[in-house]
Amino acid sequence: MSTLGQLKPKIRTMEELSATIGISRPTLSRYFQDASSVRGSTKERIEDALKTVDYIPNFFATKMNRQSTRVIGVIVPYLNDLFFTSLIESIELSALERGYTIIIQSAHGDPGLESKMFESSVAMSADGIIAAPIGHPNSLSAITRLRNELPVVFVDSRYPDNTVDVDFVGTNNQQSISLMVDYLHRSGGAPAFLGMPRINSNSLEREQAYLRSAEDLSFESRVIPVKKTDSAWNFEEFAYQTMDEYFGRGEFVDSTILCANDRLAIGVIRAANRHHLLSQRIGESSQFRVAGHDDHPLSAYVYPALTTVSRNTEKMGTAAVEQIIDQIENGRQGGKGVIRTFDAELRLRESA
Amino acid sequence: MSTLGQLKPKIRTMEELSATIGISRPTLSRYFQDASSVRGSTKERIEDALKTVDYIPNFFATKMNRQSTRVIGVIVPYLNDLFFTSLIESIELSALERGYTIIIQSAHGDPGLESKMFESSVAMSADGIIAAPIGHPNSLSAITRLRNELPVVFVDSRYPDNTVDVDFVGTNNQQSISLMVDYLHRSGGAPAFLGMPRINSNSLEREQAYLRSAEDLSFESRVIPVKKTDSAWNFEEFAYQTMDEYFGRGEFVDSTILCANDRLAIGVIRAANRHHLLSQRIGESSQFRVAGHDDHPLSAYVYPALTTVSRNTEKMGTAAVEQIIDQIENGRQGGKGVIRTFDAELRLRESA
DNA sequence: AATTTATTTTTACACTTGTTAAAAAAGAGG
DNA sequence: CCTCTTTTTTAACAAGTGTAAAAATAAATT
Repeated sequence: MSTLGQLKPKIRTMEELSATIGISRPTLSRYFQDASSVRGSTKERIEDALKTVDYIPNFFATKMNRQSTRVIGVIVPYLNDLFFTSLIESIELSALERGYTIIIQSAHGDPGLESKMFESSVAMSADGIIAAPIGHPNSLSAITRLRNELPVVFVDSRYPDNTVDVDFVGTNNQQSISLMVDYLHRSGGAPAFLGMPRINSNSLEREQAYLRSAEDLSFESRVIPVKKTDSAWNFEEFAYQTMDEYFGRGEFVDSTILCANDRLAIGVIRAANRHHLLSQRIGESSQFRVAGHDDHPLSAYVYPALTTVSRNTEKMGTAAVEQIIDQIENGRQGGKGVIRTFDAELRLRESA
Repeated sequence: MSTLGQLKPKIRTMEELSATIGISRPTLSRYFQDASSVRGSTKERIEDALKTVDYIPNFFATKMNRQSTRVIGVIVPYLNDLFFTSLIESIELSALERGYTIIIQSAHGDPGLESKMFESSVAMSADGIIAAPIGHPNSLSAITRLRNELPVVFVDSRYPDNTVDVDFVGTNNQQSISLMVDYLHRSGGAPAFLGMPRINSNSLEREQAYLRSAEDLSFESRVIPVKKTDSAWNFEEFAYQTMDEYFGRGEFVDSTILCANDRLAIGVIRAANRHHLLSQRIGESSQFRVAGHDDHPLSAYVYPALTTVSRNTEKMGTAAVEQIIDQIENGRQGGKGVIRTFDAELRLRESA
C-alpha cells in the first residue's frame, strides 16, 4: 500500500495535469475551487484520474490571483499557554468547516514582533485577522492602520478603553468575577484579588469587576499590589514569588485569594503548599483559600484541585470565526464594534 | 503618532511603488530580497521613501516565483501540549534568525489530518518540513512519498523501527530513563512503569529503556498495562483513571511509579492525592513515589512538585532547524538518516 | 431529429514579483 | 573632460492559477 504512493507520477502544474488526463485547465480550476461547479460525470472523471497521479495545486499561485484568499491570520501573544492553544484549535476547526485556512502567528510576547505579525498577515493577503492583542501602545499604530484595510476581530483581550473600534469576542468579566466573588463571599470570606503583571484589558477589567463586586457586597476590597517583573508571561512563577514573600511575612495566610487567572492560582497554590497553608486532607476545611479564573486544562489536577470559573474556548473560537467571516463576506471593514461576551460557569473543586 | 500610520498612502504593488518613488521595479525587487545588493545611496533613497508610504511586498507573489520559498512547514500532532509549544517557539526563533518563515500546522491528533498537513506543506512549496509524527501507519504513505520530494526532519518522535529513513532530532530515551531509574532504584525502591496510551516511538523506546535498566540493575520490572482509550491525548485524565482504579483495589499504593511523561505523572499525582498516598508535608518521606519525564513547565508547581528529567526543547528546536537547513541548502533530500539525540538532566523535586 | 440549455474547450489576458539581457546612466579615477 | 567600472533602467519573459468571452460539444427537452 505504502509503495503505491511512490509510483504515482508527480505532476507539477495544472496545465500538465490537464494534458495528462484530458480535461481542460479552466474546468480543472473550477473543480478545485468548488467540485460541485462541474458536471457530475466530469467530477468523477477528474477524481478517478486524480487517484492515479500525484498533484496538489500550488497554494501560492492559487491565493495570489484571487480577490479572496480564504486565509485568516490568527495572532496570539505567545503560544506557551493552553488557553491560547485551545482557542486556536477551536478557531482552526471552525474555520476549516467554513472553508478557510488559518495561519498561526505568535508574537512571542513582544509588541514589536506583534506589529510584524500583523503586517505579515497583510503580506499574505489574509482576508481577515483574528488577534488576541498584547495591548501595548507600540502596536497600536500598526493596528489602527490595518483596521481600515481589512477585517479584524479581537478575541480574549482588546485595547483598554476601547481605543480601537473593533469587533470583540471575549469573556464577560463582570459576570464571571462577580459570580466567583459572590460564591467566595458567601461560602467563607471575602476574597483579596491578585491580578496579572501585564496590563491587558482582562487584567484591568477583572480588577474593576472585583472592586465593583466588593462594593455591591459591601466588603472591604483588597487588591494585592503587582510589581513589574521580567517574567511577565510566566504567571505561575510571578504569583509564586509574589505570594511566597507575603506568606513569609505572615500576610494573607488566612485569606481567600481570587486570582485573575488559573495560572496565577497555580503559583499561589504552590506558595501556599510551601507554607503549609492548605488543608492536608481533601474535605478538611482550611482557612486559606484560592480561586482562579479560566478553567485551565490542568486546574483539575493540581492539589488541591482549583475552584475556578470556566471560559468556553470552543464557543469563543467559533464566535470569533463567525464575526470575522461576517465582516469578510459582508464587507464590514473593521466591524461596527460588535461585542460578544460569554458568561462563565462556576467550577467548584477543592481549593475554595 | 498613531494617526501618522493612517495618513500614509497605501501602495498595493511594487510597480505602483516604483512609479511613486521613482526607482525601477527590478531595483526594488533586488532591494527587498537583499538590501545590500543595491548601492548605498539607492538603499537610503528607498528607505526614506518607504517611510512615507504604506507598502508590503505580496508574500504569495514573492514566494511563487522563487525556487526557494524559505518557508519551513512545522507539523505537530496537536497544539494543546506545552512541550510542543515550547518546541515550536524554539524552532520559530531559530528559523527567523536564519531568514526562514515557519508555518505551524496541527494535526489535531488525527492521522488523516496529518497526511493533509504534509500535503499542504508541499502545496505551499515549503523548502522543508519539520514534523513530530503521530506515528500512525495511515500517514506513512504520505510521508514516504514526500521524503523523496523535499527535506524532512522528524523531531521528538519518529516511526517505530526506523521504518522511514529520515533525519531525527530527539531525546536519548535510553539515557534519560536509565538516569531516572538508577536514581529511583538507589533512593527508595525499584519503580514500576506507566506508559503512554498512544504508540509512538517515545512510548515504545521509553518502555524498552525501562526494561533494559531493570535488567541492568536486576530488579523485577513491572509495566503497568495500558488500556486503549478514547482520550488518548488527554494524558492526565488517562493516567488519573488508570491509577485511580488500581489504587482503589489497593494495588501500587506503596510503589514508585515512573511515568513516560510528566502529564501522565500529573494525573497519577492527582489519583494518589485522592487516595491519600502522598506524604502530607514536604520533607516527610512517603512510601508512594512518582517520577515523570520531560520537565513540563508546570511540573514544578504541582504538589508535591514532580521529580523528573528535563528535555531541552531549546536545543532540540535549534538542532531541528539546523538539520533541515542543512538538507535544504546542501540538497540532501530526506537526509542520510542523521540522528541527533540529546541527553536529559535529573530534576530532583519532591515527588520522589 | 430539431431545438434549447448546460457544460466544456479554446483562447487570451490577468495577478504580482522574479529574473535576465541589453541599453543607459551614474560614479570613480585620472 | 574622458575612459572604465558599477549600477540602474528598460523591456521582456517567467512562475502557476484565476477568469472572461466566444466557440464547440454534450445533455435535456420537445
